[in-house]
Amino acid sequence: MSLKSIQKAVDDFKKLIETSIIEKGEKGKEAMIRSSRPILNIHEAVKVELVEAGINEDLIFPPLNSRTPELKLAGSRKQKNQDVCVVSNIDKAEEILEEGLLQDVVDGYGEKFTERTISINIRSQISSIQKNFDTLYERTTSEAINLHDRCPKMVLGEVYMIAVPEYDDKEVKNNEIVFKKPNQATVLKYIKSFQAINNRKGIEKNFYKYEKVCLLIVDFSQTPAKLYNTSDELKEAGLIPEDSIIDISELSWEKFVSDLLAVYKNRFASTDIES
DNA sequence: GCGCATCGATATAGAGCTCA
DNA sequence: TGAGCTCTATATCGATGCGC
Repeated sequence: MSLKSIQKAVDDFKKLIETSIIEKGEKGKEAMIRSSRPILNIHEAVKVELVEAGINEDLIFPPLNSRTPELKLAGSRKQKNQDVCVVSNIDKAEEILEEGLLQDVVDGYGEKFTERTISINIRSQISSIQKNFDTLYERTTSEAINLHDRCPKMVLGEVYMIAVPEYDDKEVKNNEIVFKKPNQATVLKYIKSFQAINNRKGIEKNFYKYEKVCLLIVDFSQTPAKLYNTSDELKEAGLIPEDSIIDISELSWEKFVSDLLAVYKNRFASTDIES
């Protein structure tokens, strides 16, 4: 599993963000984020990993190097476009949902097809990280619940990238790239929080968990951007305490796709999504 | 088939509150 | 008193829908 695609993706992400700040300050950064161009680099890196892991390229949506079409999958409470999906070769079957909030809504895929689709969420935060932790974490778990509640066997992934240190929003207003002092407690909180929703086992419960989570901890103040792969690296950089016993290996980029696919193969006893 | 309106997704930041 | 946390509002982007 190569780190190459993700390294380029975070470097391209950094470039887009910082160019927009230097040229147009806060407005420029906002416009860039709202264009989705930075985060789409991470989407593409995930797709590349899937292909390198043997997934049939034709089963990935949106297709490589495209941001559309996304799959609009229905859970128990809402339909939502999914960032990156791997579909199976079983047939779609249109259903008209009968219960609850989605009563009478047309689901173009049907429960069986949805259950067999791997869905990967991709999110990032590069400033005001601790301030917004709660909001984003609740959303993250809610999305898993929505899909697992309808399809308990569904294999879900989450890639969550945080900037450590984070960009200083005050300085962005002056078209300056400045980073805030990193906070060890915040880093630990993120690691623990995402470990707590990682590696869902079985199909009966823990709908709030993901079958696999990747927490990308990235230092954008370095060039090239520094991706942290181990707890020791975090300690050396002073981002977590030296005496911390935390282990981030289960949240690593290297394990993300392979573990996710392993769950799928086990759960459905199938290799139908490989090329 | 074109142009405008609408919608969902992209996160972030201000205000006010809590607690040490 | 100030750092951190909670709650909430919001603006703009690209894609899609709609009307003609």
